[in-house]
Amino acid sequence: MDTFEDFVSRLREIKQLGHVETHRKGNTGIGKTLEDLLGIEENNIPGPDAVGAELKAMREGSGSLTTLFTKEPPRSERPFWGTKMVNELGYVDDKGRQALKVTIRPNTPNNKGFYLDYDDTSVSVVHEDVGVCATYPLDFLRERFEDKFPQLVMVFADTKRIDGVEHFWYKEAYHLDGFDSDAFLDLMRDGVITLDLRMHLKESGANRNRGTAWRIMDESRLDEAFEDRTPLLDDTELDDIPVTTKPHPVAPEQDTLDGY
DNA sequence: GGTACCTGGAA
DNA sequence: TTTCCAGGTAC
Repeated sequence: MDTFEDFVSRLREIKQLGHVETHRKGNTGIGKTLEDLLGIEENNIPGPDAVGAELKAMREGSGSLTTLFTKEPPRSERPFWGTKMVNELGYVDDKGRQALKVTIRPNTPNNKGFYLDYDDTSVSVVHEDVGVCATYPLDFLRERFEDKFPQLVMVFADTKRIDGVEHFWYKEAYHLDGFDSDAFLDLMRDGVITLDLRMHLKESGANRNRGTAWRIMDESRLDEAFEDRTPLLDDTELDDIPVTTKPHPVAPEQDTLDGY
């Protein structure tokens, strides 16, 4: 898969597969399965996934936020962060763990007292009782955006369960190009892009942090941060694939996709 | 073994 | 809309 055209060709082949059994149970199966079908090795590289584009897979109709990337604040800018913050500002979750999993928006405190406070050069995570917990320089975030999102491909899948196992039909895809980091920062200030804390303490007392995540509430607003949006799978002939596909074997390996 | 990333959700 | 949450890996 050396070119973007190859990449789009693969997406079309994957669409023609119809519903594919998930390669991993749970929320993240949709992304893991798509990456497997595309032949992308799982990674935690903070950069574009394939042919210079960041790839996002989403379930159709999910009203949840879309994670753009995770990033901890600079170590030097964390007066009240990590284990201390979870212990003192968190709660006990249903599994009996001390946890702090919250979405934080500008100006208005959430039910745990957190809000974001922007100024000209930075954005701070503020708690109404303890004050500034951490600060991100805006240039620091801008660099993350620019590194990760030279281009973005969003893939939407229909999802259904067959005998209790989730299956995905990757049927829509859009290519966003021409990233504008200033527009991105405007989306942040407007509260369209928010920040999630996703921490809890393990039995050892260590902080299990899935990553402090910058997320967008309505991914269609991403158009404001990219010059161009192009549908990649708008071939209407493909829409004739019945939703109730006959069972097909476990998703083919990458190198067998060429035969489709 | 802990930290910081990746991949994504539901009620 | 807000509150709260998931399975993974590199180093």
